[in-house]
Amino acid sequence: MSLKIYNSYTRQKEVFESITPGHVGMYVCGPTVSGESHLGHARPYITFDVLYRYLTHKGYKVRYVRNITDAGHFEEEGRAAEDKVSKKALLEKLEPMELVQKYTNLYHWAMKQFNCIDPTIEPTATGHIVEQINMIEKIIQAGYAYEINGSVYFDVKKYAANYDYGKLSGRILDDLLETTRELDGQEEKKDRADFALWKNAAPEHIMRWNSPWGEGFPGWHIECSAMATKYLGAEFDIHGGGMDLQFPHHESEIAQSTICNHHNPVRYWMHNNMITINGKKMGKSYNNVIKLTEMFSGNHPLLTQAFHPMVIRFFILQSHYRSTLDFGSTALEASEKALKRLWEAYEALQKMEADSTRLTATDIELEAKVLQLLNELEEFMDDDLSTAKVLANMFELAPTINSIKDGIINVTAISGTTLQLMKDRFKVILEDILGLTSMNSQDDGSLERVMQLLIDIRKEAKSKKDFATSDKIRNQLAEMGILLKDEKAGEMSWTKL
RNA sequence: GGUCCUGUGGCCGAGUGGCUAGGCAAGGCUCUGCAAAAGCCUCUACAGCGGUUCGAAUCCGCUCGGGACCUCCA
Repeated sequence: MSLKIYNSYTRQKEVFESITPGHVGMYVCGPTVSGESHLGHARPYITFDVLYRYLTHKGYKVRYVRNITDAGHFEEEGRAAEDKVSKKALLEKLEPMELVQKYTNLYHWAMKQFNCIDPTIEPTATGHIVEQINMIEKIIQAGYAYEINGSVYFDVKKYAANYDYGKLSGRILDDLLETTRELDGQEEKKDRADFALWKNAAPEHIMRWNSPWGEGFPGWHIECSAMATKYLGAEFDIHGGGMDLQFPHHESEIAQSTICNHHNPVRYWMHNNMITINGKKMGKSYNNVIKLTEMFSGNHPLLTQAFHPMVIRFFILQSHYRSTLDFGSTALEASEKALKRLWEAYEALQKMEADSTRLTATDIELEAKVLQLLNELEEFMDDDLSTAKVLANMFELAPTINSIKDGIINVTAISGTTLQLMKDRFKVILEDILGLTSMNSQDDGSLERVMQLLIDIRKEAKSKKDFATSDKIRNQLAEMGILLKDEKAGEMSWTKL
């Protein structure tokens, strides 16, 4: 089976074939660490984490590069050179790098909460100023960039005359030139569609570097081109990011890299869609963001409660990455309940003994259904990461698992090999590929043993019809946030609320 | 204004022309000392109007809604 992914560049699903057999080079646009990450940011990182995990599962050795944008960009071109980082730094009276460090740490922490695997390389823009300057020089030498007043701009018109400018974002240069929008500082550029490679730094600008064109700082798009080129080469397999970056960021990236490396840089472009609130994109500009720390603490007017990072991860995986996903507290609550149910079924499954020598099934129909649902899991993953369908199948299997556990269905209904297969597949899909983990925070196992003791005492009390004692145990545990559940056959299990 | 996406049952969401996704909520039942959990069952929707087709949520057109990008944005 082969993986098919939707390529934004060609606008169709394509069979994925890596440039170098067995290896994949993947670049994902990382965060700008001038502020705290919000729910919207979580989506690409979780989406591409799943892709990374899946490629690895498929046997690829993946070089996964995800940058940290810590150099800051101008808010509007040409405006008093005040980038986002330095502006905030003044407000908070912090060194720019201090600020950057703070938000980088916070971002890393959030990624850990989400159980995202670290990229194999996480380069920073400030650590690659030299590479960026070199790249700009090459573009100037090639004749596709010009310097004015200590700034360097990319000549889009010239590029468009010789290359396929606008293909990724479906943009037509003439339309762009007609845009009526008036921006400050446009007069410096030869053409309004041109974009900055290097910006001259005004005196008050804190973050600044020496360059052949004087003191300044890099334009927004060049860092990704420079770092992707350095670590992945002139042509690499996958480039990911949010849909809102398609233009102008990724379009510019293609132009820069193409001129510099004489090669279309990316084989497969992948873009995740936005998370919305009441149908509107969550974003700084809309003033409707919910920060991740707020999600985890529940400390936000739109939230009815705190949400575990795994619930958010699960929530995101329940939709397809190319669809918008509308945030809502009730939707999150639904995800929380769903995840708990699925996870408990999964844990029950793992506790079952599978006799792999028992090859026969007494319920042929069920056996066939289970096998089909299991086999579809990887098919769905292969189909442009259809995680929603994967989860749907797992939910379809949950009643079978629970019924076997409760003795409603005899374990012999399905073959031992199928049960073992189900155990294996569930583990691989849920933990390895989807990256889900238990929501119960790890402890040293002492809680587990204490709970077992209480369960034993309660079983004893029940058998003696001492319901006062059995209810006391159950009720007081409930007050502590632990739910005790009686099961069929007199067994008991527990879960944290 | 330009380019593009989208409109699915109470809510969230999959849906590649024909085979009722799934989750949550709701109702009924079973199990049960009680409750919860679990299991079984019920709820068959695709904005509207035309068209193509033996057959359309799925393709085409129009209308009405929503959104994204064109400026920093995941």
